[in-house]
Amino acid sequence: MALKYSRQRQVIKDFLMTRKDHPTADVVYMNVRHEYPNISLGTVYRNLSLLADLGEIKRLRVGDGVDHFDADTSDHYHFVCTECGSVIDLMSDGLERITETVEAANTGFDGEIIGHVTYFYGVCGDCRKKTLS
Amino acid sequence: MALKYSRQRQVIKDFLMTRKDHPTADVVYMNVRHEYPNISLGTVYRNLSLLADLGEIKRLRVGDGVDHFDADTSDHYHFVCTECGSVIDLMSDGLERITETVEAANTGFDGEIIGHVTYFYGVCGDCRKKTLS
DNA sequence: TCAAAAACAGTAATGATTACTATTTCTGAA
DNA sequence: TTCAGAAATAGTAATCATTACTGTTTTTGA
Repeated sequence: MALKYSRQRQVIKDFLMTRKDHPTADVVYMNVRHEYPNISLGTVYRNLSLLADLGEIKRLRVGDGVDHFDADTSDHYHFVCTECGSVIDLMSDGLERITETVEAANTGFDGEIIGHVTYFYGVCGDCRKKTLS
Repeated sequence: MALKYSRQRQVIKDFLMTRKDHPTADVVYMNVRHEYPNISLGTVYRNLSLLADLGEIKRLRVGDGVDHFDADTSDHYHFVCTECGSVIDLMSDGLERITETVEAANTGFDGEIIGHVTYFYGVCGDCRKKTLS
């Protein structure tokens, strides 16, 4: 009896699937409380980590010191706005060979490269517009 | 009178330049204390941040929740061992066009991509050897 | 030499995350 | 259906990296 059903975990995952903006644990907590008023913040953290370990969601670390979560587990990259901190999906493919490229170039490296983490940063469309005022 | 000389800052930078293993603030603190016994941890943090802002060193965020620092400011990538956490330089070039590739592929994206962060992960040579025992 | 700005040491505060504990909820077998 | 043990929870305390604060010391240009 390894994993048991829990209503809280279901609600957390359901909420995450409605969002495409990669919320943090705290944002998940705030929102899930609306329909599950006495859920605990610890429960949100535990289940987000569990879901990430199960591969049902992805944990994003984009350098702002806070973990973001993404229910879209397909291979894609993210853009982080340095002004407002928003995390946006990038559509680009053509980067799926990054790891292979590095492995080929590092013939002297004796470790085993399993994968890579990449995110892009800059100014998002909304913040660019605000700068013009 | 914007920036003043400080012995502590010099010692911190000198120490960092002797290392190629990307130490954390705490490791810098522990080592610098040997020759500067009553330096403060806050001073180490403040100066590492200042040096990073000045572009004299680089701050590395490799997803382990702790900032690492690198006195080598040349463009290069890093490998993080998932077993022991060590951070190792990768020699590979051929990746300097990552950002351009993404920009070209994201014609619909209205933000401005300034740069990217990439690090590789896997098992380092030392940890691979240990696994064989 | 000297005064203002900058930096410091030491300590307190912050903020995200994890750990702990007594209670509640699941679930498979009787 | 009942029930016991495992898993999960709510609530709270603890952890850990980092930043903020404050009175003192250093640096530096006039």
